[in-house]
Amino acid sequence: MDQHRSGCPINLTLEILGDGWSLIVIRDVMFGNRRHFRELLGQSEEGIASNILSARLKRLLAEGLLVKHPDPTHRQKSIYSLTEAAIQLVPLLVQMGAWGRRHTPVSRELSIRAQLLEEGGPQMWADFMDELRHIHLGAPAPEKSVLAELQDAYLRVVAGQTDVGTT
Amino acid sequence: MDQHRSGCPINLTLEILGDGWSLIVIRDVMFGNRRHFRELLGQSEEGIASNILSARLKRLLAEGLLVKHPDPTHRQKSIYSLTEAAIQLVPLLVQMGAWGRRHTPVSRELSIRAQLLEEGGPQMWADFMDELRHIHLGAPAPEKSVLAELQDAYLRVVAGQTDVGTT
DNA sequence: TCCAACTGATTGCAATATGCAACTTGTTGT
DNA sequence: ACAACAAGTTGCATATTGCAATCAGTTGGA
Repeated sequence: MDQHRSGCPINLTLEILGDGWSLIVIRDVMFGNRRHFRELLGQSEEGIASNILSARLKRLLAEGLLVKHPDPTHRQKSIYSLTEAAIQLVPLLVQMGAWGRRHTPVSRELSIRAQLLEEGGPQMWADFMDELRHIHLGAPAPEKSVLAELQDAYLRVVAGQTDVGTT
Repeated sequence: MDQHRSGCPINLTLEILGDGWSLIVIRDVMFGNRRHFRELLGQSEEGIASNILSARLKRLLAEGLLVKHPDPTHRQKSIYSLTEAAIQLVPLLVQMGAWGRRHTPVSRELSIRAQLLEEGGPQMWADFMDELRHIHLGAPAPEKSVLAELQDAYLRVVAGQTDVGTT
């Protein structure tokens, strides 16, 4: 049934995530905790078109990176959640952020999270993944919130306090 | 001059590498040591088309991920080399391989390298990057060759010796 | 010299994907 | 009843991909 170009793990990952938008959607669900279509559509920096977002969500559901549940507060609303497979993209996204921070013209506000995650190392990534398992898979809540830490740092930078230390 | 969608490091990385072929080309130069157009064209598992390869090489040169030098043995031949920026993609490629190995139908032969690199950890990645700096940037040769280790393991698996240990 | 094989591409064309704006169907709160 | 909102879909212009054929310069051998 499958029409894969090859059995190489890098290639197969690329066949799923190798386009301009899939990882943007996952990033927004993961770091921005955007769970509804309209949140993903309107509040992203990059401005994805609604038909593209629709197609990507459909594909990510089919690939098993997202699941969707009805929202009890609104019959037409759906809540998109990360699966374990998507949560395991955390190290990949961290490395993408780390590379981008060194080799592309990132903005300070939008790269502070990447910096903290890079500096936090594998332990912080694991803590973050546990937190995502709590948020998206219903696992028990971890003691402290990496997401809140990241958000706090982001807000501090936006507020102009640049005393975070550069790397 | 630049028309970026946003200053987010993940987005900017995606704008450079977020397509189906760029990382395949870099993978082949990096792990397969393919340095000429024809080597990249013909010997890859996935079968890239020549116009796409041509366009990708042009883009990767422009983005500063590859450089090209004339080949003394043939006036029309060029040798493509990785830049430091491309060499720093090693951790990203390792994470892609690790994710693909867990969540896609990889083949054993083509994923043994990914397994070894994942198990080798950051020290092995650093060793590998030093070796790439030797091969592509003219840095001094490291004592042992990670590339040879990976290739040996690959050949052992192809030969049918599956005593490598699974993860 | 002539010519076949090899070099890194380019061209033409059909199929697919993207980007944008408008529209649709159904839901909710007032 | 009705305006605002939810999650998409549709139409259409443009851009990108995939595939086969082709091209011009280079090289080595007969």
